Amino acid sequence: MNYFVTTSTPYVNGEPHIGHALEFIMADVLARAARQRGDNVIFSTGTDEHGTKNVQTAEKLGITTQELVDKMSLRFKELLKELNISNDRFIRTTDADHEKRAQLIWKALEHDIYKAKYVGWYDVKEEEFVPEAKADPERMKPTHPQAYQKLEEENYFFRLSKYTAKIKELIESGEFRVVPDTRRNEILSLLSEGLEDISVSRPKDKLEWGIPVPGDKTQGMYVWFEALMNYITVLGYPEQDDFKNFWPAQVQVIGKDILRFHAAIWPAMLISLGLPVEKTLYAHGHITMDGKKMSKSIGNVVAPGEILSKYGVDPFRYYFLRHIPSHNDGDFSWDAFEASYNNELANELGNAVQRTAVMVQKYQGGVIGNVVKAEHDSTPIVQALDECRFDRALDEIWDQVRGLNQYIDEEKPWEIAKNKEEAEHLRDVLAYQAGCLLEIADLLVPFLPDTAAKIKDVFESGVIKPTVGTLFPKNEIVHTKE
RNA sequence: CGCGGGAUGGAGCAGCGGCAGCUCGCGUGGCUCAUAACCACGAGGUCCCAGGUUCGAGUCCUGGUCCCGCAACCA
Repeated sequence: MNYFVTTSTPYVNGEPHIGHALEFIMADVLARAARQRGDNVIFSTGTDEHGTKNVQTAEKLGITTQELVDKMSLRFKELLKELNISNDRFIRTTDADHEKRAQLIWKALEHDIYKAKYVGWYDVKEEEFVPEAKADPERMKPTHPQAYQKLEEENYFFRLSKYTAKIKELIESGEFRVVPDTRRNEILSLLSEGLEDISVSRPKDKLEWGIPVPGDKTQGMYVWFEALMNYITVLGYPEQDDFKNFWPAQVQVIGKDILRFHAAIWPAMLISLGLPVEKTLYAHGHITMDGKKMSKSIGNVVAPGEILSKYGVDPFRYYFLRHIPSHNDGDFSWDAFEASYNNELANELGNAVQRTAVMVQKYQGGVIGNVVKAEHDSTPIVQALDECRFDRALDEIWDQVRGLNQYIDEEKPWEIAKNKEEAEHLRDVLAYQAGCLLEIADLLVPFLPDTAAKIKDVFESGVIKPTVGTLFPKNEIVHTKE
């Protein structure tokens, strides 16, 4: 089976933060799980790089816009590497190929695009239109010192209104799955109200850093509209085999804040193109920091690198996958992070590996013998993953870790070892322990790839590898808050 | 009445009609293979408030109260 999974493309006007990391990791689990069961996978991510904001930021920094987006795009690429993300593609919306194909898509959408006047409040200082909904009523009064101007400009519009009913139908029939249910309800209620056509271009003088509208030198494509297209330009829409074989995407992973773009505008574009809509849209929640919303202005944004440099990649992946509720917002705090590291990774899993390995070495000279892989029922995990419940999936795996520790306590191999006549029984018990750990390692492959590989390395050959050090050492933790 | 989410033991969550459950933390005991790790047991809850439906309601309905998100950097 062909399996295409994407993340959203972060806008490069800011440094990567743990929210981006969360999204990358979740999509990575889906991709790795699909590969593990033998699917052909394309996992795509990238960066969204056009728009006036980048031009302004670059000006402030005294560099060219190109330099800015190159630099920031690289930062995201580095983060992907640090997080051990297994993406097959990395698309930049400034890639020549994307720009070329975006224009092809525009042309294919032209039957639903028309030119009209856009009238709205214009913020002179910020040089942008302010949507009615977020406009400050005070500033609508002409007497206000920073009053908006009522401006109008010519734009191209996309006939979104035409497709709301169809999208609603696709969601309701389950053909287009929106996960979790709260997000599905949210978008359904939005669709019931009906959506208005949206402006999808800007006059060239206000959007010098963008993709030109084909056949109209005075207009550039609105960034959002064009960025969405990355999901198919990356596959080589319209003529390449990857596109033919891998679209529709199996899962598109996004943040809840951009739900309407991906659950309404993007499907409308696809339908207009005569293409199927993605099978599943999964919207994760946002991360709060000690219960507060992360924001640059409050200054409580945690850089992924802070955590990664102290604990390494798997503890990072573990915390965000298990302790940020997959269907909700979640909180990050150093206390909670350290508790999860110490109790769950070091004490429960790491120690189970350690005590098993040590006993085999002590009592049997390192020889495990006939390792039979344990076979627990994995359907709850498969099901959890299908619903994008990464937290639940790890709960299930940890039930097995706990079960193993219980088993060891009940069997008391150290007691059995005292009686030479029971050597065979001891061998069976220890082999079973090793088997459980190998099964756990298998289950962990999509979540904690390095850890899974290390555990396999210890037990797989039937002889304990003495070279393997402690998993999740506690004494190396540098506990520094802030 | 803009839209949406939420209120359950000290903390974080699950349960969504039938004896209040999980993880952490706390207390007691056990064990000694192990990373001062592991295992067992226990204490701790008027399930936000007020009505209603029902033989029976955290769970459904109505009306409140209080938090949070979306609309400003931002997944």
